[in-house]
Amino acid sequence: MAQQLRTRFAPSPTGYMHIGGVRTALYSFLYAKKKNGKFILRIEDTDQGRYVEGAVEIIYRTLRETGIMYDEGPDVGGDYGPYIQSERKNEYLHYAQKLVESGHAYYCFCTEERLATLPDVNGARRYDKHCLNLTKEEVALRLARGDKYVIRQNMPAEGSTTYHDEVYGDITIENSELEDQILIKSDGMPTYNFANVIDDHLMGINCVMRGIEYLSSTPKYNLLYDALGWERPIYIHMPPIMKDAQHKLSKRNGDASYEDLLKKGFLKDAIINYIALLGWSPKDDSEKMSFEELQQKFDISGINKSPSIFDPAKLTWLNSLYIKEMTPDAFADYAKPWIENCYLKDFDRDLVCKLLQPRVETFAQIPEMLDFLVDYTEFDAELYFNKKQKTDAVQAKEILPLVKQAFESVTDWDNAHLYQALVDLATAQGLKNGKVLWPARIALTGRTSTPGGASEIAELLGKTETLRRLDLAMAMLSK
RNA sequence: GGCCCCUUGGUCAAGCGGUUAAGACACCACCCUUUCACGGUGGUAACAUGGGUUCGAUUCCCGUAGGGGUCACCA
Repeated sequence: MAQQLRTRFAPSPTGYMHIGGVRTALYSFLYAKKKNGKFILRIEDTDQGRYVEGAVEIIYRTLRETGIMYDEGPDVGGDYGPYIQSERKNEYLHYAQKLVESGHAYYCFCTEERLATLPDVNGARRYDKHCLNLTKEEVALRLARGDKYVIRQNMPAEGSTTYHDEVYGDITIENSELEDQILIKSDGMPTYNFANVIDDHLMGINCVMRGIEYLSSTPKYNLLYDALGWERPIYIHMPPIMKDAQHKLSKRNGDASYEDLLKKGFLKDAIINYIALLGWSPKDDSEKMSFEELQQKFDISGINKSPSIFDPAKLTWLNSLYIKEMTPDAFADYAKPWIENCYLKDFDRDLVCKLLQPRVETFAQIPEMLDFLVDYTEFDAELYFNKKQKTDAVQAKEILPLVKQAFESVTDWDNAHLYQALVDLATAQGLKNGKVLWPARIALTGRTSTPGGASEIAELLGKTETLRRLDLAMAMLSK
């Protein structure tokens, strides 16, 4: 009977959700669900100096709203709590002392000043095991005296450590490369390196998924597992998400956080779908996948080894797909803040949304798509030129008065009637539809690209404004 | 710099010794069309490099180059 798979996501509360973090959480969640296991959330806040107000809530909220729901965690409980590292402080020292007793760790009283005198090899200083030589009595004496101390891991001087990573294969590191890292800091708190191992074991985590930056420090953790007589977990390291070939996605530029993507008008489902695809691919080549499909199709064998560059264009494409399948109400609701910015008091919101929904790729495009509604000023007559419709300013000047007449005689001011009026005009004149429709739309908007055709725009503008703009447009042409 | 990892089109990404080297995004062309968008069809475009191993290497091994990571009382 195989034991139940338990994965975890262990972010430190930084105040925002990094996209890479969301992906790590997503994969950990998906893998656990796939194997009928549990997904645990643990907050890693051992660095007291980095406390950020409200940061923990951001983590809870993001995970909840994306559907990456954890079975155990600080705000949902579980049998292995507490799930906040700073609340587990008492656990760590005990295990560190155990390691000291077995010779796998030792007390170190070295001052910052002494550490600074250690040889600097290309910017890196390596601890020299100086305090390893202290006698038991000396240590006891200094401890009793209240000297500041840290506890360091005693790395083997020789040999090598190998482990298997599910993505990268066997990784071997020479023990001589491993530094005697600090386990317990002088403030009594454990370092991440130590807390992480203790917590994972105590919480029954048997599968660790995390970023590749931990690939080469994992042997240190394994040595800890071994020294404590604990079973090592399965490791799954993941490649980074890059901004470009040489830079990781960073919190600067607002291109790394989940919240920023939301602000840029991307839907959560599109974001999740997209990042699932960054570094992983399903066997069947699916691109657009619902959260349920993701759970069905996820498999660690599909995880890629090489870094992937975040491509806003592809996210945008996926986003447009998700927007198209929203209900009109949901769309209107979601688009509201962006439409609000356009001061559209006078225009029919439902109609605006109807025109927008099939064309919008990200909500942030809305203000620009609608600016013709409030910004109608002098525009270049060149806009009337269209190669395919064979239209230009001269031709527009002739047809526009007729367009106005046609509009004036329309009884019901809606798209169907307006369109019919324009088509009838074209027919009467023996012209192709485009010859009427193109100049009409240009005259009404002063834009070559609009969220709708001439009659749709006219319907939206209303009769008064439509006729007013037509007059203005004709006046511009007469100049 | 030491150590670890990575390297298929502009991007994501299949491939796991023999393929006309998939697919998606982007781009271009055409069709559809009331502009735009959608949709449809087609197209441009890739195995970093040098050696091996092999009847045969994108695929396995070694080197080189390029890139990333790591070497904290940060996580």
